[in-house]
Amino acid sequence: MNIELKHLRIILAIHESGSVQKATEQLNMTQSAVSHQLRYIKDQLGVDIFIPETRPLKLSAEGLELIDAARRILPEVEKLKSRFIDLKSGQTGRLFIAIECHACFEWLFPVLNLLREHHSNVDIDIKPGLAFNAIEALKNEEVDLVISADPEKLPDVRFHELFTYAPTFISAKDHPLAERPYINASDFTDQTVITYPVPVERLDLFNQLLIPQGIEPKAIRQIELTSVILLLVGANKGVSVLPDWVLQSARDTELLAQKKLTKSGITRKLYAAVRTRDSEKLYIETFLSLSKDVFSRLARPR
Amino acid sequence: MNIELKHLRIILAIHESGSVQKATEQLNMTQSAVSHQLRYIKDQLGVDIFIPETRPLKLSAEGLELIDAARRILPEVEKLKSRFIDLKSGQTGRLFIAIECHACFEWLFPVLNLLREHHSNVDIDIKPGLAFNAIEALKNEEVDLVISADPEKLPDVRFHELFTYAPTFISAKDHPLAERPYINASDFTDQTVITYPVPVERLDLFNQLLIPQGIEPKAIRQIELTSVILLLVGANKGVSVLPDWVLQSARDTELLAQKKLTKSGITRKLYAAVRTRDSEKLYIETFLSLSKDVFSRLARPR
DNA sequence: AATTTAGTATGAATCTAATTCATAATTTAC
DNA sequence: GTAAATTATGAATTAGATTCATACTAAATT
Repeated sequence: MNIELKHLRIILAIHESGSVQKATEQLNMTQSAVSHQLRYIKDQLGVDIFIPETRPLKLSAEGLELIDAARRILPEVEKLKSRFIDLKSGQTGRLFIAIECHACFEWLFPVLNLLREHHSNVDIDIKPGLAFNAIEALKNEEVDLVISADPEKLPDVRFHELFTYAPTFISAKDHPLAERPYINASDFTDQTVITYPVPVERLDLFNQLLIPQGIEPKAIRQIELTSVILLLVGANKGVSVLPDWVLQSARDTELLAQKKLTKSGITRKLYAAVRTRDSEKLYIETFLSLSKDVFSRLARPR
Repeated sequence: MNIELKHLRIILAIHESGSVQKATEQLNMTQSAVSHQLRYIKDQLGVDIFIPETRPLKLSAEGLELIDAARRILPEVEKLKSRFIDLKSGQTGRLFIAIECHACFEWLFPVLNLLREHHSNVDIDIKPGLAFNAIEALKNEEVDLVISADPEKLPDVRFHELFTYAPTFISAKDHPLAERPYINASDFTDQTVITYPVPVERLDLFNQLLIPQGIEPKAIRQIELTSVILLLVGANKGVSVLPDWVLQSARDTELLAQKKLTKSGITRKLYAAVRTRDSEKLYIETFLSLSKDVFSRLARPR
């Protein structure tokens, strides 16, 4: 026994319009096609759906049961369809985010809060713990967006540029290096460096400067919270490198000296990586523009 | 956007079996056919249901929504299908009965009570008020069974013989006619006849005897309840004609004389008329055998 | 009651969609 | 890196749905 939605739609249309003739219009079928389908349905179900030899056709008791079922089932399917229309256009959906950049929590939280206001139907979350294989997780659909500073040329992933920043050296104002116009890699050899608790190769200081030059600092101390890092640096427990906008937006930076890295300064760009087929989704676009907004406000020193 | 149950079944099978390959068996399709259908589904919905370039295929977030929907919708359809299997076989259904024979309430009630015990899933009821166009109502599916004494040769209706009975004359024991060995039509000319409140042409006495011979009784008095008819006849307020089994099963017949009609006696048969396509339904067959049982018990004098 | 009209059924031809077959392309596992 | 497993694809085939023309039937009309 095979029964398809098409058949339920036909029976329902006939019932609601009152006759096959009238139903043909709303079904966009010819009378003949409907009639052939009716026979098929009858053969499949094994019972008469309509009382034979009545004109216009009248539903049998069994036919009424089909109508009941159709009225339960078809709206579910319509709901599903409109759900997919929404999903496709980005009216609704899922936005799970992986961040390779630890400091990014600073601007990501306000962005996500704003995003939730714009798109209450989108399931928004930050997925921790897969930062160092983030692009793989993006491909696997474990996450839907990755904040990354290392764009790659990938067929299915698009990297949207968010903004440029400068990893910036900080020390206490009375620290010896605070006198320098800029800081070189070699300056770190006898320093304790305070970093976020992530693998060093994911830190700008290391992957942009120290690792290429084969230099290791005297010690590394890992601290979770940005404000605590600032505190410790201010208290001369070590030096650190943080994005310039973190420093511009942070309180309590009076005790700190800020220096560029290398003579020319190091600048990096942050990207939001999304799967190409998600690129045009509404909430992705909203995310991108909100990110730029929030960043530009953060980066403006108060 | 077109989505059919077939598609939901495919997606669900793949998800539950874990791969297209395995799903092919349970779907009875080749791998190629499934693959082509997957592409169709994807094109219709406009989003990837599976994460591309994973093997075995893994559902995307959108795919999971499809699964949810499938798990809501498909069981409904299965329910509908088994409902129709039941309807076809007569495990369940509707049995609306029209009776052309007023006295039949006497045996019909016990039959229906027994039938309800056997078939609790069948909607059983007596439909009054359309007795004189009952076969038409049967064709229109207003009712599903007609108790009738007048079988016709119809293509779509089958008359099942239930039992034979004799319309029998009754009077008070001290009534003049009580002395006769049998009663003729002409005997009614000066009698008050007590009948059920139905058109006379539907009463055995009239359609079998008086009308053919062009005879009218002195008066007709219509009474609803069989026991009241017996009472009035016993009190010599008139005479009546009732089926023999009514008299055999009734109490308080000591005051009554029973006589056959005409020298040879009149016998009639009762039939259950059902639509031919309903004939083999289980509850119809049960109805027929229960009717015969109940009748034979009623007809045996206590 | 006969005739017209509106509605439904049917068969053959046509068109569309689904499936198969053969094979390519990818991915995963070893 | 190779073999094995899995999915994708194109062309040919097959099955299914639709159309057209027309027959049939019930209901309305006269």
